[in-house]
Amino acid sequence: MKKNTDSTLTQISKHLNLSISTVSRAINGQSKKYRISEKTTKLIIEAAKKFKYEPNELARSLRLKKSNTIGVIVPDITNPFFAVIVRWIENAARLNDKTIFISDSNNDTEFEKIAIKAFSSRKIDGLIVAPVGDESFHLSETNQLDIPIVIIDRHLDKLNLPFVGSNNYEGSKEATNYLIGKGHQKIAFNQGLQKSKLNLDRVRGYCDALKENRITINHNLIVGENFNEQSGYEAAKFLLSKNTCITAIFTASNQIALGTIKAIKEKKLHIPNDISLLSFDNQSYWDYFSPPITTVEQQTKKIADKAYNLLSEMINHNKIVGTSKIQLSTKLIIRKSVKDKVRKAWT
Amino acid sequence: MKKNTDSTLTQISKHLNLSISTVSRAINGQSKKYRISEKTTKLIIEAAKKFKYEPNELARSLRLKKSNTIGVIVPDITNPFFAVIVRWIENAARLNDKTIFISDSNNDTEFEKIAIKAFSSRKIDGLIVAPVGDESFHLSETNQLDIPIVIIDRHLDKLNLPFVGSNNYEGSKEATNYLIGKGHQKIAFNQGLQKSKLNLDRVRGYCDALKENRITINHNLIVGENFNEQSGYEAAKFLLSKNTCITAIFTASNQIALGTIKAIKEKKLHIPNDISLLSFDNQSYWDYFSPPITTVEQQTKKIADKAYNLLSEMINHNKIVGTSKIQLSTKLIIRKSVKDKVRKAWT
DNA sequence: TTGTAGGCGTTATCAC
DNA sequence: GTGATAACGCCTACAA
Repeated sequence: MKKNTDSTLTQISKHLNLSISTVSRAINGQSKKYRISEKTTKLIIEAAKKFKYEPNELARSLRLKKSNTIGVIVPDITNPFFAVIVRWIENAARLNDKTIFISDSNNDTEFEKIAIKAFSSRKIDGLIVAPVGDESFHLSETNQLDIPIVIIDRHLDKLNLPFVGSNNYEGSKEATNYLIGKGHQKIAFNQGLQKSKLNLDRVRGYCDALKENRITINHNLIVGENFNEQSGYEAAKFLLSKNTCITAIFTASNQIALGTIKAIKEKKLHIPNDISLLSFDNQSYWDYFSPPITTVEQQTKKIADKAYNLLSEMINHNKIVGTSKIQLSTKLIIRKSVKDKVRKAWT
Repeated sequence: MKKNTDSTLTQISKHLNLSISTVSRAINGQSKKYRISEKTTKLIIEAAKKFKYEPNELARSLRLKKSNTIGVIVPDITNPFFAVIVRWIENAARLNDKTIFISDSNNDTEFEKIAIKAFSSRKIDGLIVAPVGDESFHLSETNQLDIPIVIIDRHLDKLNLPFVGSNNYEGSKEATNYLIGKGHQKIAFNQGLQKSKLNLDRVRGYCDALKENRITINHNLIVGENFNEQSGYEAAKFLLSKNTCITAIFTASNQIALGTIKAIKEKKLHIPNDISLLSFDNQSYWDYFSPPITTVEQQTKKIADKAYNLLSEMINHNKIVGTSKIQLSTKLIIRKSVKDKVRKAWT
């Protein structure tokens, strides 16, 4: 193993008794431009094939100060919401002959920093980050230094970086209004990472919908610490043990919803007869639950495309493209997890 | 933007009127070894901080012929089975100060080739690949050239590369036996990519279990083309439209199971009363289905750890570590999607 | 205790 | 038409 048969330009040039430059030019398709004879060109191409020549991108990037590579960092690749966005970004990049490399920050700002450093020290051309969300200095710093960044999903207020995400406020408000329209008054909100603007927007949408319908906001009904299943489970469990009056739970993410369903099942309650459920993040599996779960869908493809295009412009034209904040609309996908007419609590 | 404030060793050395080597050595913590005075060292470290020096890993890797970087390629990052493995590999790598970069081949061998090239031309130290599975030459080629590879999940028979995965034959057999034990005789198998060894092993396990129980194998009950939801859906739909006698379906992956459930729902059939379901790949969401789905669990963490360790050894000791084929046992997770006692078909 | 010089594999510039 | 040379930023013998 490790025969280190890596062939290089030097190797080929020696073998053919040509200069490195000539070989390089022929291989890069610049034969016409430099008037390299057809014969020589052919010779070089054949030798390259024979030696299985593959340009060393490290050397290339070092010289060119450009790597044709884009980094994507997400907080949890295990969450299909992010996995799908990543997939769309990759699709966009392929059309462009860019390579994308993915990194998972494991919902940890420290790992996020490390990932950024790993990318930036390898001189990727640009970065798309779905930040963990509780800190942001390292992001603006990276951006100022040299590499362009686009933020997705979780907007960071203090940051003046281009952003693409959903209109969480409106999405949350619409969902809450839908619940209210179905007769629900005692609606709990199982939230995500409290400090994050994304979460605050969703909470605000929920609260405003209540207010506008003259329903008193009960802060004991706003629970949860993070966007994951565990937090969703614990918060829901707490909620169900304390509040025998709620008729619906609105959850701030698919993972939180899974945890919430677990807690509901443990309490031997039935959706939607005993309690209604509505969640952010649409997922194909929601269709197959019994009952299918009503959700707020985000436009993942559009988020990915816009983010990629924004980044491309920044890279190509070396300009800031404004510090655009793009907020895409969400869509309520109505299934069967919300009870039609509510009269009294399940007590 | 793009101030290109990248600081380099040269920059720092000029600023301090020192040679590049000295600066390099101090920054790399070799002050003692080279007897650099404390004063100088301090000066250098401070300057590095002030200039926010970050080594250019491209240059470093080029020079060192080592990048402390490992590439992971999976066919579908959207499938939580792979996402979870990736997550475990990352965890293992972090303990080792290795950076891992992920790439998604989109279930397409061409993209897999491109991803491999992207990694190999950037001189990553090693590669963990969950191959698409219908071709393999490019893999052995890459390995022979220079970079060590470990294959996970889908074993490629012709290939003499180290492999870590599950014992699909036994897992499949155990599951089928469980179904038979519950009284099922007409069991359909909704399979994955037909050519892949992984799939063949699962089919073989299913068939052998039937044989050993003197149940005739009906090849019309073996359907499906691929590991994704779409294929699972179509195959199940076809199955249910033709065969009114089957009492159970065994699916070869979580995605296939989702598609199968969709088809079952469309037919207005009920699990497990009308038809039983059992699937490969355990997922947390299976718990929350109604009824919860019985599955064959693979040891994802163990697969990830073993693969990572194997690769590490290959990288460090530059040896082949045998062409080990590690097959880990699976575990049947019994939930409620298999009917307890079957007497007759649902017709 | 520090400096010099060569080279990792490319590409761009200038020369012939 | 082709070649020599410098440079990208870093590390490491070998000098001093």
